[in-house]
Amino acid sequence: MEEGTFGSLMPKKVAVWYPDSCCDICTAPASGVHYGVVACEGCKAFYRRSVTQKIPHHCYFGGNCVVGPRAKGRCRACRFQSCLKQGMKFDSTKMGRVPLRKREVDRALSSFSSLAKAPSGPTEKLSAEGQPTSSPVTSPSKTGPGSSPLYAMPQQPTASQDLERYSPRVRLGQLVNNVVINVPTPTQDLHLGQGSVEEAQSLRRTSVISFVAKSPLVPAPLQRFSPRTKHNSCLEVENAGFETTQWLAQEGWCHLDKEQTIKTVTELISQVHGDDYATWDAFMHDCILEGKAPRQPQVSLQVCIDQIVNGAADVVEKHCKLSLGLPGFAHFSKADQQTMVSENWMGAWLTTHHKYYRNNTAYYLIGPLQIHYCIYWLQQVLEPDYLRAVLTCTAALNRLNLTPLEAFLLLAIAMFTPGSTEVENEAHMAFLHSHYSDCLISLLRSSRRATAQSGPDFEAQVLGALGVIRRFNVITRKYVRTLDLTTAPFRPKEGSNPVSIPGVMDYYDGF
Amino acid sequence: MEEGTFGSLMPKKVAVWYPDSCCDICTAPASGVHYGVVACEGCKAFYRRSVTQKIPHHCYFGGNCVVGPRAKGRCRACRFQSCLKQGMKFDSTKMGRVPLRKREVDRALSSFSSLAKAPSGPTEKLSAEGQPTSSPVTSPSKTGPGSSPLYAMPQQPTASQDLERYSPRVRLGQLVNNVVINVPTPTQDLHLGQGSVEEAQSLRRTSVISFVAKSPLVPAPLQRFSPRTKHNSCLEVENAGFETTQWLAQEGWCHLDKEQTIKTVTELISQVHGDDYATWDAFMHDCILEGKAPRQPQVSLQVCIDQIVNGAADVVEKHCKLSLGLPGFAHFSKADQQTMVSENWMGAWLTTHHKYYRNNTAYYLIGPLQIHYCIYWLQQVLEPDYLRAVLTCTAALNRLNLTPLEAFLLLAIAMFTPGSTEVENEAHMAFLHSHYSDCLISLLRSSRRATAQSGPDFEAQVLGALGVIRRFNVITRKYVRTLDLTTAPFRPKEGSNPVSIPGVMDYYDGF
DNA sequence: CTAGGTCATAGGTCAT
DNA sequence: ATGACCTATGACCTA
Ligand SMILES: [Zn+2]
Ligand SMILES: [Zn+2]
Ligand SMILES: [Zn+2]
Ligand SMILES: [Zn+2]
Repeated sequence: MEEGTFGSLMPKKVAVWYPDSCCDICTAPASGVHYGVVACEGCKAFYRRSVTQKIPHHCYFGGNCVVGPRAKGRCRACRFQSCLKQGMKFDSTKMGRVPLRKREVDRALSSFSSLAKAPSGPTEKLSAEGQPTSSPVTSPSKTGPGSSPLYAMPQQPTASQDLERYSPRVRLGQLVNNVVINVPTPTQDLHLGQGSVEEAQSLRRTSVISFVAKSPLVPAPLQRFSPRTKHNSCLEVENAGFETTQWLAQEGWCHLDKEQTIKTVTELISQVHGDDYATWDAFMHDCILEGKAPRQPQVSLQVCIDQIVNGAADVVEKHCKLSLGLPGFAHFSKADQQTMVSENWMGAWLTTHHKYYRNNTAYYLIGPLQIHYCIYWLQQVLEPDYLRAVLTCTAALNRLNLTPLEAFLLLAIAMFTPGSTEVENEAHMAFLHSHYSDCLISLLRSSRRATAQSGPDFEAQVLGALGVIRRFNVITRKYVRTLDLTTAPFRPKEGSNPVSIPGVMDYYDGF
Repeated sequence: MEEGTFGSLMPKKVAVWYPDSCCDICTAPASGVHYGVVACEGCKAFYRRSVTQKIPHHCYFGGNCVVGPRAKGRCRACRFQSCLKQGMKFDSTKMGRVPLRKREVDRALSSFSSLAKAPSGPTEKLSAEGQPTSSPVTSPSKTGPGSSPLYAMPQQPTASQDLERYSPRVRLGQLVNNVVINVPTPTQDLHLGQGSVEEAQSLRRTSVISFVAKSPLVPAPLQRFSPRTKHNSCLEVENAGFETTQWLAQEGWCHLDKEQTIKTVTELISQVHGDDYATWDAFMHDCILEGKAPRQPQVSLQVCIDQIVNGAADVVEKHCKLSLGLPGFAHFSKADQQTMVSENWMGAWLTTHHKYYRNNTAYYLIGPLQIHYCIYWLQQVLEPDYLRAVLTCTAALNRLNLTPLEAFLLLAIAMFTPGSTEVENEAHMAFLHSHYSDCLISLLRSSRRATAQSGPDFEAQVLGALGVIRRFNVITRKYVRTLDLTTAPFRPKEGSNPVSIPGVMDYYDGF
């Protein structure tokens, strides 16, 4: 009672906590042994609700989510699985009060477990305790005959019986706080949600237009591309008016040095994509090499769709920025620039993203939520054929193990391939095509000397990848244009007006 | 403000409301404690949206807009500022019911917060409490360096004046005899506590003004940064951050050593508050542990009131002394010093007195009569809501069992919290904030190692107490300002001219 | 001691 | 964009 001072005189503690022990499920401070497991109050209540109300959960992310102490955006399915894995038993009365509704619960459980137990022994560990583990898309009619509806919805059923129903429906903007960014950097702050990461996210929220409008353009070009000026300035008119032959003949007018171009492009990639690449690299490293399961917010399908659409805008934005910085690009007329940017953005997507498709799964993070589209989501969102195309093309590129610089030079070559796009200044396009080809070849020969992947054969493979990029670009753009993005999986719309992905057109026409 | 006015237009029955409480932000009927503040559904949702979506708000009217219950035409920026000012805090990890301890503090603070809000009414609702309302660079009347009275009182009531009117009176003459300022910074040319007594006293006669006048002024930061307002203009943010780091990087400019600071503050507390603490400790020990009934002089209620008012002067005086001795404080400009001292004295009161509230009674002794305000007197003098708030806040702090040193470091952190007070040299404030935070944390870790109250959780609790101090300070000062101190219990005056208690300004204005 | 229940508060929804 | 209403959560209570 001494306690030094008068600390013990204050009102007694209301709850008994065990600060030394932490929840076996979520690592929060435990409050005792519940249902046979050292658990916190939250997990205890969660387990009780899940069982008594027969709330079905489903994991959208492969079933290996981390169940941490952070309450928001925690995967409910994996939390419940963790409860079971740790050995929670609903009907096991260790101490304390005898469950009042034991009989009722027993009846429900027995009817269900007989159903669940029937197929096989070991695998149904997951389906113990009356917890449906099947895909939530399964209709309630699947429940066994002759018993009360095991999958009865606790609330009034709405039209959506699919996964939106079981995950909080979130609007795009509202979700930001739910983000559990799984950026594997271990330097996560333990305190408030105001971090530089979120700042960066908020920056990403700036629209494509304003971003590009504000961003300083190319470091080098003689002539700036200004999206605000609707009309051609004198300079631009003059440039556009050049005869193609004259153009090429102009000595030093557009003289490009290989070394300088390589240097510029390297810098450009770092500026435009550096952050993403760093984040994604680390993320992929953690997932694949460290075996860490990404922690993901529970989002509805609608949110995912929104994210994808907005992610496309992000791709376009970065593609614009990078193209504008390519040495020589500024010499195109404005119309040509517009055409080339808008007709190549899916090729740019493949260039930037292919490296992060491994093991049939994507390892990049999209949008302000930094959503990780694992294979589950990809299947939900994309048509099987298209998904197969994506996986095939990315795998083909991955076999080359291109560096980002090489990949972007390849993209430039694809962009500037004569005939691939209808532009005014075809001569300049041809010139750039050969220039960037020179750059790539000389890069391959200098940097990959005596490597396993080098030599004429390898160079041929790389140039073959050119075709992959171009075809992927053409096909995908044609495909995307027809999609109905309001429902998933995305399917071609019935004939009529194509969906407009915010981006290119806004970028050029927006004002 | 009549409640019945807007209360009548909503006869519709709503779910669960707390008709007695109104939103601390917009005075609409509240629906509970949200994010730590008694708030309505609207403000709750507004705050959540603002934080999670990082919606930038801009005030176009100077930042002092009235945030009323009417939704139309309400300034979003000022509404959000009000949310922050009332202490809303977004915890991205927690969900569910809020622990009772925190809840009761929130409720208590809110109740007399609204109390203080009511009578202030139409004139200046959101005066200079927290947020920068105007550019501090342009206030020549405040910092006029050439004028003979250094801190001439403004003749007309301005925002800067209302503080001085409601702060207790401190006469410099009384102060001089007691001052033993131990200026810690070696750059000071004052060594008041060191020389002979007479010498020191004669030096003290130079008064605080000259002391402050001599204190080195920091070179005004090139550009102020506002830590609160995050516009989406990345340029501004970048500049601000750069400016800050530049400032902080100034080598040797205001280099503070943690060990030295802790030592200095310890000494300072002992000098300023040592006698009081010894007396009060003994008194409390006798009363509580020995069971002795405190001897209580028989005084009239009027005497008690006078004692309390004068006691407040004592609080301010000691707060001044202590602040001036804090390492780093002298580097503020005089105007900043003045502002910070005058805007934090109730927080200082809580810091110094909380330990002596036990068992719903105060155990400190006030004034020359050493009056002990037992619960009876407290009830006589203070309004129930305010008393409850005092008891709740003191209890919250007492749970931490802070040592005086820890408590004063906490006070310093609260004082130096960027954005809490409008000062010119925000960079220095931020620097001191981090410095004193470092001091406190390292103190907690070294001295409380392996104690029951230690570890990250405890550190978080301590930092949480920061909010209690800050909010108690803000709200109480606002409340006290409206009181009619001529009769007991003290109640807010009816609209008329508020009581004038000259105080801090006198302290600086002196002779 | 804990099972089971309660309910205040978190975040999400959707008509306005 | 707003806010009345909704569900999920978990701290606390009672037996
Ligand atoms: Zn848990
Ligand atoms: Zn999961
Ligand atoms: Zn409100
Ligand atoms: Zn305003």
